[in-house]
Amino acid sequence: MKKKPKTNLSLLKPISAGNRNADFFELVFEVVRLIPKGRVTSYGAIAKYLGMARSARMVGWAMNASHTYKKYVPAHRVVNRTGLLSGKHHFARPSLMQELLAKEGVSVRKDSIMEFKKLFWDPTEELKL
DNA sequence: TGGGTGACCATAG
DNA sequence: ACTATGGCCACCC
Repeated sequence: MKKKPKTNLSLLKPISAGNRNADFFELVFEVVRLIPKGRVTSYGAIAKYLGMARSARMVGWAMNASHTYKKYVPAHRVVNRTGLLSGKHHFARPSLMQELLAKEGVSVRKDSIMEFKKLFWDPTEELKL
């Protein structure tokens, strides 16, 4: 994280405007919105569910833009595959991510989620098509 | 046009 | 258990 990301609203242009990202980003946001309170998932799990198993980084990018989405996106429920709060520095305050999780009954120690395996919510399992 | 950089992950050794 | 590596692909110089 070296540069301050410039707001890039073009990411969220409607699909009708021909923005390639809008559909993917929006899909990501909608999946994240389905994560129940008190549960967590990973970037990779979301990517896999959306059929882009090897594009987990793009999910991270989507999270980066999630605060500009018109609907609420609980980005704090998405961590990396080890349960580490790798995205905490992208919140308003670094401590916010942990605070939001704590409010939902998810305990965090040393930036990593306790009982991660137990709380893990896999969209591929939970959202059978 | 091209290269560097990620809120990542699977695999290999 | 640990590090290294390659793939991914949108974004930004």
